[in-house]
Amino acid sequence: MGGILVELEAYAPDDPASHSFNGRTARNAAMFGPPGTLYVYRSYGIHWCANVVCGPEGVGAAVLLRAAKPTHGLDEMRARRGIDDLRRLCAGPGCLTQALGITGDHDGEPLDRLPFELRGAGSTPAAGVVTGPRVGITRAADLPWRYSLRSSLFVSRPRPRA
DNA sequence: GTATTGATCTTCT
DNA sequence: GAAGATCAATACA
Repeated sequence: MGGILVELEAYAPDDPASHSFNGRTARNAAMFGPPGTLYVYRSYGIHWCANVVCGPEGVGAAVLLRAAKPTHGLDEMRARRGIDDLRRLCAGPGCLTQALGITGDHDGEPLDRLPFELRGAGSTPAAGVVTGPRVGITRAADLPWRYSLRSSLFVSRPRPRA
């Protein structure tokens, strides 16, 4: 199963909102791995959230996967999520991981080999990307490090207007 | 349609 | 002992 990522958030090592801000711990160890590593953590004790390490190894920079447009394995994802609405299937970090079947077991796994496959969208126009404040954080909330496709109906939080 | 609240666990104070 | 990169159900306009 899979989809087109339509919403992301950036987290840097010198960013107070980032898990890597206070240094390496048992939980965020994967965040300091080589680029392309999957970093999975438990959120609010209930959900799993997936990140892709994107900085050099040992730095602690990653991108949070927030939402996607489902394209493959729809029935499988619907079964896992328990809902039919395509728009909400992957609308949010916790939803996305649940739909894709990502759990803490995948923490630290490389994304450049099976069972994962990560590809560039290729034709996505830069003009279609809109930035804004990140969601659900209290520190450094003013940084416009949330990136989403403007025209997509599949983004999570506030419905970006037009 | 928007606003509010419960569920539930890991980490840090 | 409190807070947190959340979701979904319930309450209200």
